Amino acid sequence: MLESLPPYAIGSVDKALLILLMIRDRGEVRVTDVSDELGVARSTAHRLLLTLAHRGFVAQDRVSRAYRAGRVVVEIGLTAVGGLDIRRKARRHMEWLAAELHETVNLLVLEGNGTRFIDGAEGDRPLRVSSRTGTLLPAHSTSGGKVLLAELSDEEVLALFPGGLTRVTDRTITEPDALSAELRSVRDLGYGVNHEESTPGLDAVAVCVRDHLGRALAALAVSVPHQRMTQGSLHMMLPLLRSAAEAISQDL
Amino acid sequence: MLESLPPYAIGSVDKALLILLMIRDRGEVRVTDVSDELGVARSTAHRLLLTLAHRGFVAQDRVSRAYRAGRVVVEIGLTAVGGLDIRRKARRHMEWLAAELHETVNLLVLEGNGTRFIDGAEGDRPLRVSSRTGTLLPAHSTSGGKVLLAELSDEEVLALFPGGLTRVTDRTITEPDALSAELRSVRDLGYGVNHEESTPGLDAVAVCVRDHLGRALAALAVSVPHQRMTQGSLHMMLPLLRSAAEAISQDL
DNA sequence: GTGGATTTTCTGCTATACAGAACAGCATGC
DNA sequence: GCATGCTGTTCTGTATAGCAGAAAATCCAC
Repeated sequence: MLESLPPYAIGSVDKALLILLMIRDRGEVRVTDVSDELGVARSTAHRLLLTLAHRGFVAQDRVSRAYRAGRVVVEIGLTAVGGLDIRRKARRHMEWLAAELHETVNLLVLEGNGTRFIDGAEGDRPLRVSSRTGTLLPAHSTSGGKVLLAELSDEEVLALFPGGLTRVTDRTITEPDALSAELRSVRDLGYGVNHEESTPGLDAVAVCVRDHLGRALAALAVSVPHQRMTQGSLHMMLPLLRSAAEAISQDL
Repeated sequence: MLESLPPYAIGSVDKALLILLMIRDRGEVRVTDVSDELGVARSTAHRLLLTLAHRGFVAQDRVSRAYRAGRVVVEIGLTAVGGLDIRRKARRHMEWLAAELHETVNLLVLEGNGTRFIDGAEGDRPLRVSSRTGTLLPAHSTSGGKVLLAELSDEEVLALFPGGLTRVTDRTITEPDALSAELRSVRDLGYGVNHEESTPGLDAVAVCVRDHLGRALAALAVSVPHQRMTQGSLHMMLPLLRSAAEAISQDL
C-alpha cells in the first residue's frame, strides 16, 4: 500500500484517503493506528481525522473513541450507484402529486448544512410557489431540511452549524434548543413543516424518501402559499405526500 | 458551503473532500467547475482530482473528461452499510456448501491488490485445505482474486500492481499479458481457478457474490487439495458453488 | 487518587501546496 | 488545413500551510 505518488499529487490529501481505505478494510481506526501505519505524528493523524470528521466522512464513536465511516461516504457511494437515478425515478411521482394537490412539489437533498432543491414540479394555480430547483437554503429553515436533519443525532446537527443557526426570516429557528425540540417533534410525527421560516408567505410540509435500507436519501416537500396551509389542508396533503414518497422509494 | 474550518483542520484535505461532495450532488465535475467553485487555480483543482483518482475515489470519463465517483467510494459506502453483514449472511450457505462438497469454502474480498480471506467453512475430510481466515494473498494468485479483478478494466488491474505481479509459487502468473488473458477467460467462463498459484498442492475455484445491483462484493471459493481437482470434480462443484453464491446474494 | 495510555491542543519551522504561466489536447468555424 | 478558444495537464519559484514534537486534556484500570 506504500507506493510512490504520481507527480503533483498532494501528499496530505493522499494520507486522508489512505485513512478512508483503512476504514474500508477494517471498519474502524484509532488515532494511534493511523499514526503508526501512515508514519505520521499523532497530532497529524488527529488533524487528518478531524478534517474528515468535519465533512462527515468519518464519525467518532463516543465510547470507544475509534473512528468509522461517516454518513457522507454512504451517501456518495449510494449516489454513485443509483443516486443519479433518483431525480429520474421521482419525476413522475412528483408530477402526480403536484397534479393531485395543485401545489408545488420539491425534491431536496442535504448539502453541508443546507438543502439543495434538486427537482421540482409546480402546481397549476396562478398563485403558487416556484420550483426553485438549484437553490440552496439553510437546512434548519426548510421542511425538507428538518426531516433530513432529524435523521442525525443532536450532536451531528450542531456540528453542521458551528457558527450558529442563520436567521433567514423573523420566523426562522435560531436557538439550538428550539431546533432540537423541533427535530424531536419531526421524528415523532414523521414529517416536518416550514411556517414562513425560509421565505415570508411560504409554508411547506415534507417527508423523507428512503432507500431499501431505510436510510433517508432525499426529502419530498409540498410548498404552499401561507394562507393555503391550514390544519385541514395539511391533513389532506399528508397521506398523498407519504404515498408519493413511498412510491419513489419502491422505484429506487 | 463556505464555512470556517475547525482549528487544525487541513485545508487541502478539506478541498478534496468538498470535491467529493460536489460529485455526490451533481454526479460529475470538471476541472474548471472545481477551480471556480473552490476558488483555486485550475492547476490546484487538477492536482486534487489527480490525487483522488490515484486512490480510486474518482474516475475520469475518457470521452467527456469529467470526473465522477470511483469504485473505492462505492466500496467504502457499501462496507459501512452492509459489509459487516456479509459474513453473517454468507455463513449458513458456506456451511451448506462445505457439507455438500466435503471441501473447504472461503469468502474473500479485495483489499488493495490483495485478497483478504474474511470467513471460511472447512471440509470434513482428514486431508483438507485450512480456512486461512484473516490471510491476505496477492489477488492475481487466488481464484477469488481473479474473479474480483475480472470486474475491473485492464487499466485498473494494472494500476493495482505498479511494481509488477509478485511471484508466489512457480505457477503464479507474473506477466501482465498473461493475467489479462486469464481475466478475459474468467469473464467468459464466469468463474476463476487457481492451479497451485498461491500455495503448492492447493487448487481452488471461485465465483463472485453480487449485490442486487449486480456489483461484486466478495468472492466465494472452494479450495481443494491439488489431486482432488479434476475436470469431473470441477464440473460437479460449479453448479453448487454458483447456487451458494446466488443464495448469499439473495440474502443481502 | 494515581499512573499509564490515548486523544487533543499548541507552536516554531520548513517543505509542500499554491498560483501563475506555459504547454498540450480538443472542438469548432472559416 | 489553419486559427482560435476552451479545457486539461505540466512545471516552477515562493510563502504559508502542514508537519513534528511537546504540552495539556481525557479516559480507564487498579
